[in-house]
Amino acid sequence: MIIIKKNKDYKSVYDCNNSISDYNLVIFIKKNDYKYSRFGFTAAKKIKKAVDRNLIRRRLKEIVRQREHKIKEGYDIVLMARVNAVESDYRSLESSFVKLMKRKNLFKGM
RNA sequence: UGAGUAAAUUAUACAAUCGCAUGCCUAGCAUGAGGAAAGUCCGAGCUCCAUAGAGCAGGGUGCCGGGUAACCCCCGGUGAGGGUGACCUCAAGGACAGUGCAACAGAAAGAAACCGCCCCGCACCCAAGGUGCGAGGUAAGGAUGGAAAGGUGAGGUAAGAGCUCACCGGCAAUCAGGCGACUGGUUGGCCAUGUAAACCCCACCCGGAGCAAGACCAAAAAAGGACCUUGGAGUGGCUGCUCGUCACGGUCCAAAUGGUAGGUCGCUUGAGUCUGCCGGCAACGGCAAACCUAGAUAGAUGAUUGUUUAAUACAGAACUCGGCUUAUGUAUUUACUCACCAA
RNA sequence: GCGCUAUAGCCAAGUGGUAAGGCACAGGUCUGCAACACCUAGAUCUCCAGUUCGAAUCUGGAUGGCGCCU
Repeated sequence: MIIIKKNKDYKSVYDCNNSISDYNLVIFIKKNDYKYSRFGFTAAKKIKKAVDRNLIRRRLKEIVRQREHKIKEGYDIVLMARVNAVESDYRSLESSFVKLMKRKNLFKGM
């Protein structure tokens, strides 16, 4: 799994204006020129506690890791946690992610 | 049995699979967040600024003794306050060095006569006596206030008053005990409020910035002209001012007013942890032996399943330590106090 | 890592003794009805302790908000 590191890259993904959201998550998507997809995980300071931010980021990483082979190549994908994600458990985050990715048609063979 | 006081332990266990970070004898092993990692409220190490300097200003600490690298910390005492008690709390030097403040109320807020009380003189009323005016004495009583000039009781007096006496409180001298804060006794005179977390006085302490400190490697950028100045001035660093010191020549014109921002070190062996013995009431110290226990750089700990009564609260390392403060679940232990009951 | 700040809905003054003022809002007077003007009302001075006779003010702690260094 390749993780987006530069602030500039995050900015360029946000500026693409291609996003989709639900109660837990916002997903930003941009096509890149590589033969692989890159992922970014963010939890803003709006979520006050450091423990909660870390936990959500780790859960999102785990969700992506388990489905990495199913996702189409050539995209920059940023997962942003909303404030409501604090109260959500792993299962609901997982279902949110799957639902949103399906809607954007980013899974292989669908 | 009930109520309470003080202290201590415990903190996502164990197993399996997948995944992440670091290390290595490199392909599978080992290790992998906290008691507060937090707040940044104190104190240090470390780095750079001068080998960290002088004076003033400014800030901090403030009963005594001890501990410590150091401390607004800790331990043990003293005094004061609270609690029936176990025990708990306290920024606790100085108000005869000086200055200020004490609103409102009250006669008066530092030395006071408003009412009252008492005596004397004069006038009036029929007398005892009363009323009015004048001159004094008086801090016992009243009213105000947080505070009214030591408190309570007795004697004393025209009425009163430390005026006298007893006890208590305070002050001074002296003796004894204690390293000391202070405690106890004796004697004396009879005493001018509170506030210093108001200015201040006294004693002691304090240079500044902070790992985004700082060091190294690689890459990029740096070009010109004119005038002034030679030992004084200016700019910048050293919190403020004065000195001192270090670095840089300065001003104007023209051009530009942007880009890059990667790697290595600092970075974890340290006032370290743990066990035993010794010293000390204790904080803590000494000796011996064993151990190595996160080190990332967009930032590593998550997911699933099983077991047990349960796996839950507060909460996530970012240079490192010693404290303080604040947040917090469950279960348990020890010592002690009070009340009631029974023997 | 280092700082600043909190007073009514908003902007705010306040050097220990009754918490000024303006805007807004509400009620009243005025008017045929409004506006203007005038009068009135509205405060846990962010919270918890301490010092003091007395605290928005002084001291300690907590909470919220904002800023700076790359």
